[in-house]
Amino acid sequence: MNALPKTSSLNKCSTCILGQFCLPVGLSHADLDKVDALVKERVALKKGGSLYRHGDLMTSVYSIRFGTLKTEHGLSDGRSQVVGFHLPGEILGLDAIGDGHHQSDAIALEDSEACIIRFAEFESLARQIPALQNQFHRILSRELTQDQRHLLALGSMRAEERLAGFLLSLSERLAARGYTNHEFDLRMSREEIGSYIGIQIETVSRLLSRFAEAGLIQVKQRHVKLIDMDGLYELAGLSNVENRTPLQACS
Amino acid sequence: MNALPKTSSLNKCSTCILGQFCLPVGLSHADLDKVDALVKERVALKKGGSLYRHGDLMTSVYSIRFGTLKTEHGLSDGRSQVVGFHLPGEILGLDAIGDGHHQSDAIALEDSEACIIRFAEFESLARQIPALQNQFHRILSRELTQDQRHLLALGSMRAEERLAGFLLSLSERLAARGYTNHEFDLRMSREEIGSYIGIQIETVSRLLSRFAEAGLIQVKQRHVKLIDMDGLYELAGLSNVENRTPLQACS
DNA sequence: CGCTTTATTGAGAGATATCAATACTTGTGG
DNA sequence: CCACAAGTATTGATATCTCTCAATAAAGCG
Repeated sequence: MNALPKTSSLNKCSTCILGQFCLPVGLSHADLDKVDALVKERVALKKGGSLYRHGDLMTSVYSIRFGTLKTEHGLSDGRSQVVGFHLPGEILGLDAIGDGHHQSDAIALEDSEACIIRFAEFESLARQIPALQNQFHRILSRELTQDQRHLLALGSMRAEERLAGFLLSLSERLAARGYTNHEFDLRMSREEIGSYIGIQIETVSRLLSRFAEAGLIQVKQRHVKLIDMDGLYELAGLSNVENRTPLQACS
Repeated sequence: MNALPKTSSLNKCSTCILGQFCLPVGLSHADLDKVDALVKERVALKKGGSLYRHGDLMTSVYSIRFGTLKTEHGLSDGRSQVVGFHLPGEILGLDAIGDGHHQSDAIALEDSEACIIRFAEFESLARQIPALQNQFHRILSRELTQDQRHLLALGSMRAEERLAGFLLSLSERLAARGYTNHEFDLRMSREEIGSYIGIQIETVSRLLSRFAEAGLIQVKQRHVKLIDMDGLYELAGLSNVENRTPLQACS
């Protein structure tokens, strides 16, 4: 199930609504044209298709135009973990710059499309356009911050906190892209959620049921409605209110 | 306990043995001079002193000249987690580029010194020197990869595997800097180790004792001797040769 | 419509946390 | 130089959270 490269002259960065999340932030019209000239190719991915695989030679990084992807790291014994879910406007493949090979598998959770950014050419352009260079550094840096927040969750939080935090973080990211922030469809399976936040699929399922019983959310399959956002924030340890009685286990 | 800025004209990047881990990789003599001109100031830190604190305005990033630091993220309820231990030659403060403020606390685990890299000036220089620009991107990218490996450990591995992995990773990083790879002094407490790998201090202590009983290591306080490296690699789930040396190029 | 995958729920097991007591180290001031 | 205090580390007993195993149910897909 491989990617199918195709060219489109219609879809330019200069007209893309995702600009605010992507590379062209704060660029002049002239500079935007140069980025348009660089990012000519796109890749269409079917659900389940891979944008790149661990070990692949890296020549480009990618910006998601539409769809959702996961990135996944594998262990030699077969275990693997989802390390990120990626929404439109986000840049993928940045962890491959270090040694020129992709470090993870990037897999589409639904039919998706990504812009191809030839990296050598991009670096050249970034040397000419300070605002582009700086935006790229900021994107890399935010990626670091996000991974470190995730580390904090996996290392210091309980399952219930991690799941609440996951739902809220997803909600915030969708809201930033103009979707409703309290109701959305999960593009990932319970297993992928569990892998991402470091708990088993059964625990994810149980906790979602518990959240629903407590009136925090409504779940119907992969459709989620956040009812009590404040309660979720408290549960996730992200509110000013210090102590909140943990949810009781129900049978 | 604040940092004490001081200037030194003696210690230049061009003569620094850490160049191979730091920014000046693959630079010509002339370009190296430009980096020397940029990195003029240094900061001396006493044990326990902070290089920066969460929320501080970011004007510079830092390269460790000697010593060891930890970076730490805090939760609003007081919990906190060590997200990184940092050795000479490593760049600190990269996660602050995103929004211009430091996202973590950077604290010296022993008396240390860091080079101050004014970031705006650095970006300007990086636009002039392609090799410098590329090296900076690689450093950022490797940082991402390392955090993602750490995520994998925290999300998918058991305590014993995480601790073995921690010891081996530290050993490899020390070896790369010319120290013996099988015997070293830990600069961090059991608590800091536990925080970093997401387990409690008592569990760290117990596991170290177990490793010692099993003949894998010898521990006397913070002095550690790795006896059975193969056994440790196996315990860490990294017994495959391909995974053993993260520094090598992927095939 | 049946088959495969995905999700839910329960019961029991296991790993790690928590609580508690003790020992060891390090630094400080007399 | 010693003694005391504060911090750090070890070890044991118990509690608890999450995993594992197992059975069933629901949904997606050909």
